[in-house]
Amino acid sequence: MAIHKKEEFSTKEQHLAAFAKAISHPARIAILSVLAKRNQCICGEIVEILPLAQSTVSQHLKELKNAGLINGEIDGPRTCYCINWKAFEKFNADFNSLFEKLKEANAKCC
Amino acid sequence: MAIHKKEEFSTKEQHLAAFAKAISHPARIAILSVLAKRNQCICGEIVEILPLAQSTVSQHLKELKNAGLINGEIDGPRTCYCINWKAFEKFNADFNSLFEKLKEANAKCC
DNA sequence: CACATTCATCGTAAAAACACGATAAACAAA
DNA sequence: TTTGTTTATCGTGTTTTTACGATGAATGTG
Repeated sequence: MAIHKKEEFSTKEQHLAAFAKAISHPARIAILSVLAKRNQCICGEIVEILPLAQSTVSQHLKELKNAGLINGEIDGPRTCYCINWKAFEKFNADFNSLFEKLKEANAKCC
Repeated sequence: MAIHKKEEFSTKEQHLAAFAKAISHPARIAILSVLAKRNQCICGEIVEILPLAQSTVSQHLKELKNAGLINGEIDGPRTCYCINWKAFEKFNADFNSLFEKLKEANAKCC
């Protein structure tokens, strides 16, 4: 890649891409799915469900947290995670504002 | 990575992740945005808009096409692209079915 | 036919993502 | 205090992504 040019795009495009990147791996989808069902969950429980090593799961959790999709709270030796629904709402809104606008007008294609 | 374990997740998780991966780069978001506004567009017009080389844009277009998000039709020496709206609807549906379900119940977090 | 235009593909290089084991840090319990 | 539990981080190796220039293929145009 040499020089990555992500900065040369609009912030809205960058934000949308960053959110999409965060959910662009089945493991992270699975993590979010578990959190959505259980409301909150400690790391260890997720490790038991996923077919991945503890360090790998922890890495995925970190990426989700950095992207703002989940919150983590230290609880003694454990860490409790949950979904940040506001981030999801923002993604949905941005996503629709970019692509849903002209959906009806664009029934026909080239 | 050695062995990638994406196959060990459910097909629904894999499909969602694949769609997200396709839109996980600002350049591809920008391409989709242009296509949404113009309905259809040839490769050369996109190259003029984006701050990327022609070969790079072509590569991004290929990824979007492989993921099923756009259609391409050869028109003489040109290639005309447009958005596959059905794919977007499917993504929206899958996305909501996974994460929107328990949104109300999960107002409080850990 | 010769030449230009348009786009895809190839080869390459640098960067990032992915996955793991090992280790470290923080806390609870004996 | 010593030990065990839980999680994050570090170091490493492999794979994938990103980006470009150069080349090739296909179609027009003079």
